[in-house]
Amino acid sequence: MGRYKRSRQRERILELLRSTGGHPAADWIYNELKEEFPNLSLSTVYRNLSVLLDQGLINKIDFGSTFDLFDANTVQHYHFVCERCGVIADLELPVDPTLNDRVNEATPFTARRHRIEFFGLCSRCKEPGGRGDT
Amino acid sequence: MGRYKRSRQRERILELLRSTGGHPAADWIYNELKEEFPNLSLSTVYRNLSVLLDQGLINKIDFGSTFDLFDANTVQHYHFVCERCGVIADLELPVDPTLNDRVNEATPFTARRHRIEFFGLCSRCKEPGGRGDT
DNA sequence: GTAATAATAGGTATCATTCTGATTATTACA
DNA sequence: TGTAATAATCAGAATGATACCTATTATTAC
Repeated sequence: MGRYKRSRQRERILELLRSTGGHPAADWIYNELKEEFPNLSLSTVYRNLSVLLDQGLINKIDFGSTFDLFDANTVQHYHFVCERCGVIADLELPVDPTLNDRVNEATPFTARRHRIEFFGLCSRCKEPGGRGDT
Repeated sequence: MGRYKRSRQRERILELLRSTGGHPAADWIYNELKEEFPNLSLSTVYRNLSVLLDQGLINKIDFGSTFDLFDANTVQHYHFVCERCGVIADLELPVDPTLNDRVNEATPFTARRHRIEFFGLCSRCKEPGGRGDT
């Protein structure tokens, strides 16, 4: 963890991530802040996201697509991915700490944390009359 | 699933994936087969990997890094990722089907499948006394 | 054996991300 | 507070994985 000087750009990126419940991509953040910082560079967004990651203030969702998504919810949680519309949602499901133990008992590995992604249909996509079959 | 003609290149890619227990990247496959097919193109490797995916003969590991890894183990299984050396291992751990049910009971989503990645230290990386504490 | 057509090689394009180099902003401390 | 040290910025170029394109080659159906 390096020593970082403050920057207004980084503070706003973090605020923005905290205020949206979602999981935006770097590009979205860039476009949102473009008005506020007319000279903002996409590099700046990427660099600050990696600083925030290093500081443990945000998390990165690096699965499923060719680009990364970012998340200011640092409480451990699982994700749900809708296979039809692609939306990614945080789950309220309590995190199961015994899963790591099961790995540690059954394998030569030492698991300290885990991540679960569920795939299926979100409530909108499975609605009757929607595109989902019943 | 489209109708595909056979090709020696694709057959060898599948054989290669089956014979290595690991999770190679497209680039590694390309280099392995370069001797056998001196004119092999990386495009051919990528195209055939996506055909094999479409046929359900292989799986793709699309988390953690900027490039995809491929896997001929099509039986559902979980993965372990060593945080020190980056190795990815298939786990023997039985897949838990009740996890999907828990999501379906507790959330508005319908989960049909899930994926778990465990992170920690592999047996080799935890050997020396300097084991990372929880 | 031949026509139809999918697969190939190899080159180029694309997209997300990282790096570069000159300039600006923030911090430490005299 | 003024100044030196250095991190952060911007703009654009570089990078690396993957997708696309076109002419040529291989496989299949008849």
